[in-house]
Amino acid sequence: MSNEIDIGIRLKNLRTERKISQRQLAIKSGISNATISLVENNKTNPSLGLLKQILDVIPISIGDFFTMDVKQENKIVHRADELTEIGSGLISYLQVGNNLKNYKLQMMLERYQPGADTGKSMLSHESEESGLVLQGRLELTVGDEVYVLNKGDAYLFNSTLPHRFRNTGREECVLVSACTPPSF
Amino acid sequence: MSNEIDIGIRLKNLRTERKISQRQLAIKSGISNATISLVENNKTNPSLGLLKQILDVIPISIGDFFTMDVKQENKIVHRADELTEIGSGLISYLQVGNNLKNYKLQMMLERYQPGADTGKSMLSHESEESGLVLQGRLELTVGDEVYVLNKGDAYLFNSTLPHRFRNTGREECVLVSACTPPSF
DNA sequence: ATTTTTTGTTTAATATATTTAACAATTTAA
DNA sequence: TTAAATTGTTAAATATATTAAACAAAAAAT
Repeated sequence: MSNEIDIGIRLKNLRTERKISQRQLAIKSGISNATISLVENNKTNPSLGLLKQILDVIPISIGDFFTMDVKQENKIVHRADELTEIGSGLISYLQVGNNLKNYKLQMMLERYQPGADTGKSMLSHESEESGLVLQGRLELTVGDEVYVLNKGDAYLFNSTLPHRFRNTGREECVLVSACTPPSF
Repeated sequence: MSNEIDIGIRLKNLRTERKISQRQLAIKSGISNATISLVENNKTNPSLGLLKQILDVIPISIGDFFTMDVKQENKIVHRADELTEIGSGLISYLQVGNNLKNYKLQMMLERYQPGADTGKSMLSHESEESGLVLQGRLELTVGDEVYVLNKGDAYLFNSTLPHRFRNTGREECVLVSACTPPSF
């Protein structure tokens, strides 16, 4: 279903800039409007031929489509259901905003299912990060120190230190985190 | 089936440059070797997610993949079954070589089924072209002149003149043609 | 106000991509 | 020279993308 390519936003931007509706684009490209809706919402994994058919009426090449800059994020308030999922598996990272290229701050709502683990050899990135636990139990390892955080507890450290998160509890662990600059 | 994107060659070049087999690439990317074979031969219309999975192990971005230059054609002898089909419908154009960007000469084996027609309003392109009929009957229109060519007959004209080819006979018409510079 | 269009989304039906498994051809091992 | 492994391709089975049709919400028209 949802792959990691933000093709939906790219297409939607191109289309709305041109002020045409999904249906108009559908007719011109010979593709159903349903498909265009699915593509724009990243609810399908379109084939290249399909994408090319659409982009041909914009017109823009596939290469340019993927190398072009995504329109600067200018939304200020992001509703609960508009956060961007960038996690997978047992870990959910709901990020505030889609495209953080021009931001220095990355804010996320993180959910760790019981047993979830960010991995043994945490690679260190050039950032600072902080978080505050809202629910459940979180085990944080930084360097050789191991901490256990419960509801209300918070952390703050320099991400160049090797680190790792684990949910060692039995219920889902929820926290809000921040990172600067964005790490991924 | 066959779309107009030459993604097969691009992928095959990348893979063979790295000296890995289809199966090795398949395992690394988590995709079946059959699919990689189909993609390389343009016998499928892959989804973006699939393509990304493959390119991630190269690694190369989708944007770069489509904007990169296709490796210069360096093959000298092209076997009969290696010619590139660039025609469709009732007309088959088997071109010598895949990527002619750096060549001035385009050589083709053309086959016109009975009734085949290149179209009424032939657009003129800045080339010279010549051909020699091997089999069947070919009607050639250049400007207002109409010619009928049979086996052994040949033509040569400047493509800026509006022109058109038709097979007015009952059997397949086969010819070898040349064009400089390549017209498409 | 109340139709009538137009908008974007969703579900079941259909078309097609992708996989699994087999194949023949070539290379490597012994 | 034969056996074993590796190559790329293909056909049938399966998974998934795409479409057609219906839907509700918003905008335009009367």
